[in-house]
Amino acid sequence: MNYWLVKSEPTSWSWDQQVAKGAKGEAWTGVRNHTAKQNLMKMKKGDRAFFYHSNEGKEIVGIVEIVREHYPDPSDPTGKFVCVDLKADKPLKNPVTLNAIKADKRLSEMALLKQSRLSVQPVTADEWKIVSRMGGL
DNA sequence: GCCAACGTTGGC
DNA sequence: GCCAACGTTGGC
Repeated sequence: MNYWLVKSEPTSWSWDQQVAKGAKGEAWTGVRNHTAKQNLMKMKKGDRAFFYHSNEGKEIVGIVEIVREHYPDPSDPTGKFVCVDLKADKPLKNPVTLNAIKADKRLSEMALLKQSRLSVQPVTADEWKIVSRMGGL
């Protein structure tokens, strides 16, 4: 199983909206960046991803599960980009803020810090464990 | 194919 | 609101 991190501005798509979609999940569309696309294409059904609120909050608020692997993004008229379906798995008891991640030396290599603009990022198994623990899971 | 101009993202 | 990072566009 691989681990990921997806980012969204809560004003356009929030964790609460994701939760409201329930077990069926929702398409994660709108990725228009090739690096992010590569990551979407590596996602497998059953993989988990942190759900990060950028801009407002700047914290990891929950965990989502990939329920459908990549397929053409219906919101992309050129047909070049892909999306996956994600469903909310569980919320973090304590959201993990960007500041908390920066403060932990073990997390200094996270893509979130190194490539802050990348909207779909890989997370290592170690990073996953550390952040999950910080989040109270 | 290079590179300057420009737009967008996202932290501060 | 500013600015750094970085991707994209378009002229040459």
